[in-house]
Amino acid sequence: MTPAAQQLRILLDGTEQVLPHDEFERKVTAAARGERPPLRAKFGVDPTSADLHLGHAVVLRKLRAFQRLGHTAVLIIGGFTAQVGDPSGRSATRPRLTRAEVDANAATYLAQVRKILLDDPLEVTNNADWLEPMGMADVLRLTARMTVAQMLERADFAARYEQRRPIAVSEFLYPLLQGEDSVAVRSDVELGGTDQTFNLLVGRDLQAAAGQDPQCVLTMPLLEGTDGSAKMSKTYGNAIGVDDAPAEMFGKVMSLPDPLMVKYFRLVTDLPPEQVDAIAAGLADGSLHPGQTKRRLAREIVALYASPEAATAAEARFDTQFVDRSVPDDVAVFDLGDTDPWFLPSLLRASRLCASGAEARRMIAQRAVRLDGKVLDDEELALPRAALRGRVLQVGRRRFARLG
RNA sequence: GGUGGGAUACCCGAGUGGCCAAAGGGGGCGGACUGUAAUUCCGCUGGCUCUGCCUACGAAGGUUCGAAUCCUUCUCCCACCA
Repeated sequence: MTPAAQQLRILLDGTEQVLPHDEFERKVTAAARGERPPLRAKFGVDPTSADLHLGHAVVLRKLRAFQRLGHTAVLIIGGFTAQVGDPSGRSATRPRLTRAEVDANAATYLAQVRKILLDDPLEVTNNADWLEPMGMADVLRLTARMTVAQMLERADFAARYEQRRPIAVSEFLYPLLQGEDSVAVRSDVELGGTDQTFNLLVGRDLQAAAGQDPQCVLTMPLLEGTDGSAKMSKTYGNAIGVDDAPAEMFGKVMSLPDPLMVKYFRLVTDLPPEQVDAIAAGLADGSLHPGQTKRRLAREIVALYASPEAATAAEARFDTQFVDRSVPDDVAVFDLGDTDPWFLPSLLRASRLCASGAEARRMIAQRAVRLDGKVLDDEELALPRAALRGRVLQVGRRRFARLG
């Protein structure tokens, strides 16, 4: 096994907090020396939406680091907890999902997780397996372990209580359920984002109460989304999905605010820490061009989740579409059918370049509609089919249809 | 159990009889600019067979020439006191 010092360097890199630090070092050292079995590193995800994004990837990649060193990744799909709703970082009660929605999400989730985690050593479990059968007596035993005052110390609850916003009692249950998961899988360390700190620590208490050696807690920084401020989340619409099409992924990375570049290099690419430091320095002293550097970031990320070839292609496509402002070559074809002539707003709607005729009219008025690059700004325009066939209709810079 | 507050467009939120498809902000979209799907600036932001019509202010009914605004009933939500 890899020596303890080297393991610690790898495992601690990029982390926000490790609690308790010395305890973690002891566990890793003992495992490295073969004095105890490899660590069981737990990570739980609630399948609240079907797609994994780069924010999840930050923690999953750390989990993979554990795997690479021979430790076991214990991935918990929150089939039950997703129905409760994690209050972490929330200013409002989360909408609860039905069992069916959760199951559907969980399936696609796992497929995406495999893009990041190694197949072995890996355990995947669903917390519905042990949480669902719990009876009222179990629930009472669990809830007795924590006081209301402790719950209200959490920043998110405190803020909501202060502002007289609703807090559902079930939300109090969430951290306890997550902690119960730790007991169920006998984890040695649990990973999560910094907003998970409270929940992660609850696991320690519950494990101790159950007579287990309590887990250590390792948190990773939260990754901001494409808007540059809010934590990446699908509900905020600022997420870069692990399964996004390469061109989409490339473009989203390019739209990141410049100051976020270094953080992304550090947390979501495979570049070694020294290289990231060099990039940070280069950007700071002006020796590295921000535009070129962001391109590199986008290439690295696309290469990681799609392939290096896809990254090259995505960059080329980006250049034709946004730098040269010309038409990409993989535009979907819209069948003109029998209609002749086509009324421009109808055509825009039928080809789904615009959501409604009214939107089409607005786009036309704003000079956003082009046919083979030539602006069409007449709302009443009727176009004979012969004049349309084979040409490319475009709305704004990102929506295209080849007319056939 | 009691008291009070509330439900408005994608979200937050103003509006208390006609000037309301409804202020303002956010988000989104578009245009200019740019290394960029960054920043900044400007504009747009219910739908349709579009100088008009339809739908919309929790639901249903009512008053009125006219209702997001008034009345009745209902549904749902929240806070506070106990």
